Amino acid sequence: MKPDPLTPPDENTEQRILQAARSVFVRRGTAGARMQEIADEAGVNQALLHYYFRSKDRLAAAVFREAAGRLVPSVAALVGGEGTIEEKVERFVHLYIDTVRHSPFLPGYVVSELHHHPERVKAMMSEAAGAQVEQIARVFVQRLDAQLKRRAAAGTMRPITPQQFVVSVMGLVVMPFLARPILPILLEAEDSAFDRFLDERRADLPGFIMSALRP
Amino acid sequence: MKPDPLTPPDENTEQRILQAARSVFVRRGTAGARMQEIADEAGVNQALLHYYFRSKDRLAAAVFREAAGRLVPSVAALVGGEGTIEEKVERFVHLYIDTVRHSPFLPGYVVSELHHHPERVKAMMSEAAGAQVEQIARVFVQRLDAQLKRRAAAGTMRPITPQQFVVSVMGLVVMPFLARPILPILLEAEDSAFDRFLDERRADLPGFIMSALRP
DNA sequence: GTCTATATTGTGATAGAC
DNA sequence: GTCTATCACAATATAGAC
Repeated sequence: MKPDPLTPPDENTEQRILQAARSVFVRRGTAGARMQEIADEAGVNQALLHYYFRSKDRLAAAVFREAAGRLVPSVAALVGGEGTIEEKVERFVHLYIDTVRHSPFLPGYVVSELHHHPERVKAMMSEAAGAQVEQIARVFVQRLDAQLKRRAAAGTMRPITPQQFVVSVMGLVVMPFLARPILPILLEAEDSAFDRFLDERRADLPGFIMSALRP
Repeated sequence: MKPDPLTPPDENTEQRILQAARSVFVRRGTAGARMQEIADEAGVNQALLHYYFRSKDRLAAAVFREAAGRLVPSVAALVGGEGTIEEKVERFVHLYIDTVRHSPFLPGYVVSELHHHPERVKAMMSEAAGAQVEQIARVFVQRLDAQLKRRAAAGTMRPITPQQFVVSVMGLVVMPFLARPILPILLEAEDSAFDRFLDERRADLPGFIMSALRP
């Protein structure tokens, strides 16, 4: 057991840096972020950032990798478990809103990075961990497709491709977070308005989606 | 009539700079854009950028203002003219996809800027041209609300707030463009796949939305 | 209006003491 | 592992000739 340093002993340095990097990169974007600001927020020196992470680019990649992972993974729940489409849609909507609500700036950051650094997507998918992404996605689409086709054949659901389905559900769930900066224009700008908007959406969206799929 | 300069005479310098700035800012974002790259793309010197637009920040603001204006305005068609909700939804979906299709990177850029520079929204709304934005938005929401309430009372539509309605429609329409960098993971990555995806969506989305609103 | 040259500051990265 | 000091160059902005 080492003696406690002067800085709060709750975390080790590398984690503090990573945490600060998350905060700054999400707020400013990769291009707008400054290594100095990250160092300040981590309570360490700028040189330490290069000691732990070789360069700004590597630090940015690490942060983005983790953020993107936190946004998409819940998708597993959409097809992974058993259950009807109805159950999966409700599970996904609730899980997604409940999760992202605590990191409401994550979607804007991820979209921004996807837009300005699309090459990172290819890079991530070429890595060890991401090598299976294409495989996983293929299986995911196939299973969803089968489930949708079965329901369409039974006449209990209108036909839709799994791709259109996924994009629609994602758009419906993510849009409030992406539009947040301009939402006060629509909502009469009170402080708790966004929270109530999310509550309402969490409750209504599953029914909205399933209604859209009725034959 | 002045004599033709050496550079292509089709446009004046200020417009060439603005055009180049659009291209670079949309691609790199405000923080990632370089004045030199804009100058190169405009075929002029970097000093000219400061001659016409005082600073990088002012140039960026001009570009964003215009881009945001091009994205939202079609919304007028959603409530401006006469017609049922059905007609307005179809009109909006078609108009939006047809328009943005030719500038597919605009939504990603606008979302990115909204996220990293939310203060610009307030700045824009304080200007002469934007002074009425709040007023326009209020009328827009009120009219939509009245129309939705009428249909709900008549029992021909499920109840929904105008705010939820707008966010849902926007999310459904914009999502393909925002997700474009990762869409090849879902679509088997052919070159024309995105175009066909948009065609399909343009045709199906109005029905999808109206179905979702059935009682 | 447009250019070249330059001022000035910002910024990622490294060297080397402790 | 952590710090201070500093390098090297990138980037916005301006001065001033033409």
